[in-house]
Amino acid sequence: MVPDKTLPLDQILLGDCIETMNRLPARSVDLVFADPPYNLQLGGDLLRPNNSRVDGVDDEWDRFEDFSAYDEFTRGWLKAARRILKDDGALWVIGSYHNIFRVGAILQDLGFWIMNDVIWRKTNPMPNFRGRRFTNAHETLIWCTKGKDQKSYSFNYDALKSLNDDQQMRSDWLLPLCTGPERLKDAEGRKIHPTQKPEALLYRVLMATTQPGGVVLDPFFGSGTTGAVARALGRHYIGLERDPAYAAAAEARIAKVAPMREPDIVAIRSKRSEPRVPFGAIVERGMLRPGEVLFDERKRWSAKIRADGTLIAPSRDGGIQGSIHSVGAAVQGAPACNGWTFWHCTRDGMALPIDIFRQQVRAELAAG
Amino acid sequence: MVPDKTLPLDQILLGDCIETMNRLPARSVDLVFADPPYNLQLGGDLLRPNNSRVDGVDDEWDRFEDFSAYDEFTRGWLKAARRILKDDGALWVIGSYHNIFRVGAILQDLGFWIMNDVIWRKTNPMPNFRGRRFTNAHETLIWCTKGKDQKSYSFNYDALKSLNDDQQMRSDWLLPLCTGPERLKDAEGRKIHPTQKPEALLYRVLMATTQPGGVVLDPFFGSGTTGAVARALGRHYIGLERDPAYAAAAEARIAKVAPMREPDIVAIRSKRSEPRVPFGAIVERGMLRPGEVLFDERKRWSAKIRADGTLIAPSRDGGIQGSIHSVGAAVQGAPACNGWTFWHCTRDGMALPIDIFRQQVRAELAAG
DNA sequence: TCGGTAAGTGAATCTCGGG
DNA sequence: CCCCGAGATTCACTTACCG
Repeated sequence: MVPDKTLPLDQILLGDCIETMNRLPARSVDLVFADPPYNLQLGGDLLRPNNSRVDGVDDEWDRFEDFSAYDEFTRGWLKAARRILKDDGALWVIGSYHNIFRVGAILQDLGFWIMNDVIWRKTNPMPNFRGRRFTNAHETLIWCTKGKDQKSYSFNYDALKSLNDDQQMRSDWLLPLCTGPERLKDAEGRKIHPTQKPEALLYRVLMATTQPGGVVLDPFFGSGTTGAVARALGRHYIGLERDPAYAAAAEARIAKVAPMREPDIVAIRSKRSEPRVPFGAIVERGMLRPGEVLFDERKRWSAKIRADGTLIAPSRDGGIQGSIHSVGAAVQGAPACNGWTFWHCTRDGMALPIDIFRQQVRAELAAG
Repeated sequence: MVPDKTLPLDQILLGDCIETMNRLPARSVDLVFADPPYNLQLGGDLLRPNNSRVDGVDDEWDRFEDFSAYDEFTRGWLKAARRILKDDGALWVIGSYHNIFRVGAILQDLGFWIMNDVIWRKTNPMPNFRGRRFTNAHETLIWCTKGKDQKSYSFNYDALKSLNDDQQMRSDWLLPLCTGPERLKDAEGRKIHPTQKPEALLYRVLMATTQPGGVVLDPFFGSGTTGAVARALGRHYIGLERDPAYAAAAEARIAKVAPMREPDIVAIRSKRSEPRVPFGAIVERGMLRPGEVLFDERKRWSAKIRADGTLIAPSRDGGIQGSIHSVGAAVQGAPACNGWTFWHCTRDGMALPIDIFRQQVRAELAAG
């Protein structure tokens, strides 16, 4: 996929996102991923039971006069995004119940055609401290194309199926919040952006609905998660951001990202394997990385991990590809193999079966 | 909870739901649960408010016409529902991405205040046969009250927490589709209603946001799941249905439901609904004596009981006086404190929270 | 260095009745 | 209407600190 070379590829453009989009050529980008302000409308302070204060999102950029002001803002950026999208392009928006219904209705009014709504289920959401509602444990994403009759949009069905251990990817995704080392912090240890999204979320979005070399535009770039994952996956990004401090942090972050090698990224077909915890989830979460090499316990065979959660083992005729189970069987010349116990990785100089990661994920699933 | 006896309780009313609602008294029902027609794109099912049929056309102009007709229909039934709701009542709607964004936006425009959106995750969704989208594995429910300033809505927090293994109920609910013996079928074994909702879903909705004896109205009654669960749980239902065949099937279904016994229904009383016991009553009864000294659990602070049921804690400028709560907060320098659980006394050499005396008094009150 | 405990934190529309 | 004050309320995970 070859992008329009006149586009400001792999750059962050400072300024108002609508004005900036209006200066870009029409029908030029493959995907828009947008994480707009949610219009949370928070009241006063909220205290935890231990009397500590919740650091709510009270930034100026999330304050709107009323619903109609928010609608006008939404229609504005969606129209601009629609103009720059290729006809076979797609758009994702993420939001919460505060804003997502308005965004979804306006999308439809503008002619976008919803393909799926996708639920990001959080493994570790903030509880409801006063016990007056359900724990708000998810956010909603909308995936849409430019119109009902648009049939040629990108959807890497097989890659996502591979990522999900050879079962169709569902519309509900279980992923942790962005915390720990992935969370950008300043010199004093304070979070740089209040709503930084996890890379695993963008990983799945870009794997599903873009091709290598495609162009992804993010009109609310913030801490630059879209750019970081795009670079890692060999996609081009265009980041629009109003706040120079966010833009600077995002630029520094993206510069540190090592792009994966192309053969690790290309999605392939794979055969059936056991369901339950998908091996793709292990890769997505960064417990194992694309390009990392796995061995059997006695190091007789090896295979490399690819971004879609499949393995590739060297062989005379170009390489054996497939799930952890099918590749394990093929290298041994065996009829079957449990890849979870067969394949090992190296951690701290020790060989560990990859099943330990499945156990970790299972613990999370049980908890969630 | 005693309902308005002039209401047509535990009945199914045939006819247009908007007209029927408009004949019911204002501010009379506790909950509206609505499973409206999902959309136009599937064709056929949708009637305009004037009962004319919407033609299934698919060019752009007509698609917008469809959305606006759907919006008009939605505004119509939501306005009627709003009128009959008590001020402290609530409304639930269930939908999919075809319609839920429009419904949610209109809800907000009419002044409803969203408490949560809740995701019904299906354990056994229909797969996406053509492999062009994610498996559509969830539906969305919206729970809202009549307005932003409405604080006294029903939410049985403790009951839901119990249902969830003593953890706060989250906004994502994993429940199977309605299949097997629960699914209503005709003599030839064909399902009677295309979108019969599982009883487990309504069980959770009614457990969460209604009280025993309360009135639940369902404007799109269909196969009568709302009525069946309401009857089982000791709630009253009012079912509105246009189609006499659905109404007949629902009536027969509900007649077979055995109501649970009252003691099995009444949830554990929440702490908020327990009778208030002033600390002075503990002193009056001699359970704690004036002059006795109380400590916090780790014995960092102390305070002495006075005859009027206030405490006094030593401090540089003469002593902090006030209620058990205000003195507890003051000694810690905290904004608030629950004195009942903060302060302890010594009995048989053991530190006991003073809340045990309040529990004793409450037990006496309940017995007497 | 290691293990155990304590503290911190995340897109949050977060109390309620009486005077 | 507002103001006051009683008193109810948290899950999963990371980091810091201490012995």
